[in-house]
Amino acid sequence: MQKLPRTFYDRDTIVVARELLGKFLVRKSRGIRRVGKIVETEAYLGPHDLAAHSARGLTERTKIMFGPPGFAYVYFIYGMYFCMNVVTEREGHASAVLLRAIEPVKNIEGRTCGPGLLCRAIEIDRELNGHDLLSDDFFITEPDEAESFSIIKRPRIGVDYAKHWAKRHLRFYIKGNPFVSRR
DNA sequence: TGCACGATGAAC
DNA sequence: TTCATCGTGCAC
Repeated sequence: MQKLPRTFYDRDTIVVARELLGKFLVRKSRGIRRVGKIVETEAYLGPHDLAAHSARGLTERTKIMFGPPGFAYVYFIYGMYFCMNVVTEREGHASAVLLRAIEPVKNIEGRTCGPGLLCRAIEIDRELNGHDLLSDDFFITEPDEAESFSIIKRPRIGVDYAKHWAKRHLRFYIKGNPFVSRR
């Protein structure tokens, strides 16, 4: 199992969002190693992207997005859910990829289709905001066996307020995968 | 210091 | 379509 290197994340955000599909998200907590295959992502391109949190500038909440690539940006939403992103591109670019759904691979209970459910199932919370994804308890790897699949592009979910940015096809998912949150 | 609202999910 | 639930960001 090969842990993705920093250089994987330090690339164009759309490329990272597409290539994260099929990769394994690994989370070790309380002595349990949980693994899920990433099947749905969304790209947030930086401060000029009106749907991105970084469009509001550098704040206490978004400072992780403005940091170096390969770190987790975890935020609290709607008073009850966490969402998990990986920071991409060079420091200061403020771009990230939201993980929207995973397919259970190992030690995962409950539903995982949707960013909030995904975090609940694999035990991601505010403690992991800013966590290095090259660490030993939270990282992403190549899958055991390479798999062939088609990638579907659609508009991102829940960003209708972002004017023309809401229409862009920046959501990606594995065609036909039953764990995708919405088709 | 107050308040509107959100990169959600579930119920109705 | 409505609601639970609360931190963030911005108005005042």
